[in-house]
Amino acid sequence: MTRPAPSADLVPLFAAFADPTRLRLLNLIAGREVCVCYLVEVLRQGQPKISRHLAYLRRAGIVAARREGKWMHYRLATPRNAAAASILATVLDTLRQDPQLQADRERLSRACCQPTRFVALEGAPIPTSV
Amino acid sequence: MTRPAPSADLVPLFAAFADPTRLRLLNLIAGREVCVCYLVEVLRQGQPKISRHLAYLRRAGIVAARREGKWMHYRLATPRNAAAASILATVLDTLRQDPQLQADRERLSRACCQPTRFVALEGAPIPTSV
DNA sequence: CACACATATTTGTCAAGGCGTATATACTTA
DNA sequence: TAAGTATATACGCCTTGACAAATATGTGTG
Repeated sequence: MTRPAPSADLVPLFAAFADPTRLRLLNLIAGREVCVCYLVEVLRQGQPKISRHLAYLRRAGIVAARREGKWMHYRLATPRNAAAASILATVLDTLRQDPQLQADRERLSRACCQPTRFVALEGAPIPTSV
Repeated sequence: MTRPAPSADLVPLFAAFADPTRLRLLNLIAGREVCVCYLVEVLRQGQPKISRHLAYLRRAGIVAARREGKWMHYRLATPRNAAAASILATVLDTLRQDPQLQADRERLSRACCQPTRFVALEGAPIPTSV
């Protein structure tokens, strides 16, 4: 019954960060609640791949999901471990500086404001700030 | 010839962090140059295992090695990518707060100041601040 | 040169996790 | 209830990396 060290909780967190698709997803989800269909469109990746990585992030306690009819909305979750939460914040801040990830976010903004430009997204719910 | 995004460099960094033994090693190496034999003694793990993880950290550009006679000394290296360097600093700072990792460092200090208490370490070079 | 010591690497085995394809589930609408 | 849409999961395949045990490499010493 030894209590795990705080740093032990960091290992799965770092594993969650160790994939480019997951970093892109975190970057897009940061600060707003986003529907899966937008993530698929913006990253131009197959839907099962996106879902799989979102499930990974959910298991890692970094994101949470909410169902609304047919749509699933993902948002950031605060890790229970304070050290993990702090590192997550640092990482998100770093991602914010990356030009290519900024481009991802702009693409998401365009998808929200002009959804008809993405044929597959007509009628999809608009991401909302959180 | 597209230049990789800064965040792309973060993936191998996070992979390097995603292992408890490597986090313990980084914690011990942080701030001083340490001989492998001390790391083996302090972590009470097999020597090939320690060497393998040190090689992993070296490939990731997080640590550097220097040979001195029979002994190999490891020290921190500064990642080329500025974002990676910044995250590394944050992580090391977080490790510093963990009680169990503090215990590791104390064990290393004891090994250095009273080397005869670790039979296997008689004559080994003392870790030095860097 | 032969031997001992410190460290690194190889070998074989296993589990985790990446991918695309196919299929299942959950919900809405006709 | 049947069909359609959005998302999730299962499957098969492949790569990476963790481990222990054995072995190789590099260095000092007799």
